[in-house]
Amino acid sequence: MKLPVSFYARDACLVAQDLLGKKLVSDVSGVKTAGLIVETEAYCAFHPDGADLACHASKNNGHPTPRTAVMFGPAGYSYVYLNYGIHWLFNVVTGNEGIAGAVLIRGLEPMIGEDVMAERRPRVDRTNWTNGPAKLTKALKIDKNQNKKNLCAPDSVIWIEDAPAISPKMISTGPRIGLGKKTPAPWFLIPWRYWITGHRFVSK
DNA sequence: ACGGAGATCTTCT
DNA sequence: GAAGATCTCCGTT
Repeated sequence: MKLPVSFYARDACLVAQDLLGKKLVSDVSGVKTAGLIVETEAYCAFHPDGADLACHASKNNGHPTPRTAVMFGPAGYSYVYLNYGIHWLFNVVTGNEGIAGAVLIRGLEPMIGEDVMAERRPRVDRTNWTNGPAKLTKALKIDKNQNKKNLCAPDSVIWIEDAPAISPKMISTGPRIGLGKKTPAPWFLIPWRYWITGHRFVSK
């Protein structure tokens, strides 16, 4: 079953941990692909500890912009944005309305539609299909068209399936990846990256 | 195996 | 005008 809004309407860090082991499903253009979530990162503009300056929603003095507005709305929506001009990155909106936050999906283990993924990831071997935030969007065909979608809607073509929780013993945490040195401390050091320890499809 | 650079465009200064 | 939540290709070891 699709994860309900109540799953997403919590602190981004909790959602990020609980998403490990769940199944991200894409049914774009009638072709189904899916993978097990093995790596996530939390971004939260207004955390009790302060404004997370690495979160896009903290830009513009914490006020919504055309790009970030979706993060200020209800939880359970997708936030898909273009990175480095060429890569689409997929997030789910978390928290309660007005508490702008999101979780970036960084790694998947391919589960469904592997033949399709192989076509969408030419000249790439299976271990590199989905072990990175921009790799998995290519494999699942997630781009601008999937932005600002309600993942919980009955007719959504992108959603996350419930699955048994991962044992906390198997979850590792560490600083988020790729934040420029321009992002001030402590935000590039905070351990808001979560992954299944030792899993093969965690990004490099 | 590893390191460096190019790709390409939105957002913010 | 520059930087950015990255990936791939091509060079050299």
